[in-house]
Amino acid sequence: MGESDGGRDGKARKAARLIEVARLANVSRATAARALGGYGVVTQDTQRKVAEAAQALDYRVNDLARSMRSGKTLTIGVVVADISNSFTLNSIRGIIDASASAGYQSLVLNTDGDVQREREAIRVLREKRVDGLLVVPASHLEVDHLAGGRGHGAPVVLFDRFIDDLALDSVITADFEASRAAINLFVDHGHRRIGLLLGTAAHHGHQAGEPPDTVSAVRERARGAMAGFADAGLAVNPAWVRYAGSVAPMALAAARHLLAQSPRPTAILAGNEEMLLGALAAAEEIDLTIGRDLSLISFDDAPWLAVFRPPLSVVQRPTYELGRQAVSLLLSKVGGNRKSGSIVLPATLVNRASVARIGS
Amino acid sequence: MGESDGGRDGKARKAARLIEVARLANVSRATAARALGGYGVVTQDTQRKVAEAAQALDYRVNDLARSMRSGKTLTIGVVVADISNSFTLNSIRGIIDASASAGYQSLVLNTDGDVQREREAIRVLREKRVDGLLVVPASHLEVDHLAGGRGHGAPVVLFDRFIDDLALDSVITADFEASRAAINLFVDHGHRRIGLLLGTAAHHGHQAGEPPDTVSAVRERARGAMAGFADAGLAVNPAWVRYAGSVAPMALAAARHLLAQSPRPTAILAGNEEMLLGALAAAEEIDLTIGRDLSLISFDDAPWLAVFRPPLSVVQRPTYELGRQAVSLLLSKVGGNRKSGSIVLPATLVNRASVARIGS
DNA sequence: GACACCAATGAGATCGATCTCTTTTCCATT
DNA sequence: AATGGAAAAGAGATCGATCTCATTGGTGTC
Repeated sequence: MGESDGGRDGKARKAARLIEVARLANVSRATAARALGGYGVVTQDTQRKVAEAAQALDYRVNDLARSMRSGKTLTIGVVVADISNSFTLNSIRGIIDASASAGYQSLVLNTDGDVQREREAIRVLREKRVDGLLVVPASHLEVDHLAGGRGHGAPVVLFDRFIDDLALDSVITADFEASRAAINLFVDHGHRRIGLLLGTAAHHGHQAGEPPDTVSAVRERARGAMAGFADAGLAVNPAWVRYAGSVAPMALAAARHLLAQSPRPTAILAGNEEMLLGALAAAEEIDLTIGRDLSLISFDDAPWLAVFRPPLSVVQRPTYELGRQAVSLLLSKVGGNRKSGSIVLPATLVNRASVARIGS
Repeated sequence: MGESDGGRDGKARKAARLIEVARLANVSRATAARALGGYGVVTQDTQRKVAEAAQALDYRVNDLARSMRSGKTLTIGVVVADISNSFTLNSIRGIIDASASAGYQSLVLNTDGDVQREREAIRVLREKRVDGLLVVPASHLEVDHLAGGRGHGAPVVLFDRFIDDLALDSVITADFEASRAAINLFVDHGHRRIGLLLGTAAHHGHQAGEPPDTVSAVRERARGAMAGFADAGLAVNPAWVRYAGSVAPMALAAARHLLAQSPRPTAILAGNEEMLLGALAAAEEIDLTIGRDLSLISFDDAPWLAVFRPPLSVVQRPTYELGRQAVSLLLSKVGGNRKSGSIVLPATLVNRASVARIGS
């Protein structure tokens, strides 16, 4: 191993800068930059000399300096409540893939649904001068931090949420329609007592009425279900509508509560994977067989739902594609596109085998 | 469309800089920096004036400039094969949480197990001058890009992988022991025909022998299983050991292959969640009941495994904690700690109800 | 041979915050 | 009143790449 030069250890030496490359190639910084950056005009010979020098010194451009000069970081910030949620996760893959292929990096921050952490996350991202922000806001009331102040004009696109009265574009799915379709399916199979198990922010505990600061996605699902009930001329039984924080123990408690009603619902629409797991666990406790004693539909597909017995019916949302479209919208704004326009993608009801037909 | 900076719209104006705050407060840049940065000495009065000016202009520090000056970005790079994998995901949560509480941001890049993308990801992160790198390397042969060249001394810690002959510390789990324990459990329940379904890089397809560039985690699981076989005096049947790419179709194909053997294995150790799903689907196809006709143990727990019927036995790995420890090790290196030392956390065998006792 | 013109390169400013090294201010003491 | 000395604040350099605006050299034409 050569490892020449004073340093005993290659790593210990400081990283080579452009000026060192220039010196070694016997040209000016400007020329070296032209040769490496592939702009302007340079002789073939100069090109070669600079390339060799860069190679020899293992030169890598300092992106900080470049960003400082250019005013662009080629980075977007992504602020989500919970990356481990399967919906968010697939979306993030879409976001990362789409932004990567547009030459952007994605900086993903997790807030656990806490507005304070969200505020902090957005502040940090703005300080890092990201070119755009994709946010899943935890609240639709505390939104002051979403509209960047003077000069902090990095465009913001909301993800899986919309907020009225806020001039921010959203990328969402048609949850109202999907939820309504799910209820319709239950009704078509003869169900009249239908429960709703809706997931909200973890700090809410579980309760009957809609929590004060419920995000749009959940509100839409509730509204869609109500529309479904209305379609069938069914009255809403408040005892069969339960909101729970999206963590295992609360989901379980809420599901137990639902199934402890008498009469008990014969079908449950679960608002997310946690609610579904809660419902399954609660049903197991009192020996209800899914697809016979209790029918289930859940929001958001996951690989295991298909191998579960019986295979579980779900509302599939185009998670990955949603991420891609969000990036595409955001980058068009980064590029200066003024005209706004939210994006709504359809959700699909996939009926596997967890909805029983019951005697009418 | 003038968008004059006269300022009907705060966002259109350029972001305030320190010099503007200084001017408004009637002090020099240096003094303003001292007041905002909370170092050096300033009069109470000056402190107040500067704070007010900053407030009025909605000043936010430019982190790029700060990083350029300080040489630190307070950012670590995380390069993983697949964020959507449940193991990786929980680890990432641990990584993000631990680094956040140490004041660091995490830049997570996905490689899909492709060495070329991994190389690219590391290059980009180094250009962004991250202070440290946490990598789940896709290969243990192509590793030249892991040891940063001269001056690119951002320390690297390997995650869930170790590579011999490379002076890089690792944070891993004791997979050898866990795998051996799983086999022992099968044997204790009377099993003699035990299959192995090991997940590898997607491009491998599925095959009998160990693929040429198998990562350490998988190799350890295979070796541990072999040790388990040896403990019981069992010979290894190559037809019962199958390697498959970690995607649904390959996992299914490999599982079908295993179950098509005659005699067929009565128990299968699945190397990850994809392999488990493949095994479940293949078993379903030929009407084998889990926990009776076929016993199963899988690596890595997931919330649904407990509500599955029967509840599935697993090797639990301390994913979140693994992420935390990795960050802690990495940051100690970032802080200049020279002495190296890999970390190995134990994995726990959790026996639920998917291992049947069969006649001896 | 003189002039124009283009190709190739260099010098220096710029991005914004920080930090060192002065310089000024102010108070206390003799 | 003069001087020492600390406290407070300012001037200017620095981090590294890029870009504008010269400047150099060379070729072609009249």
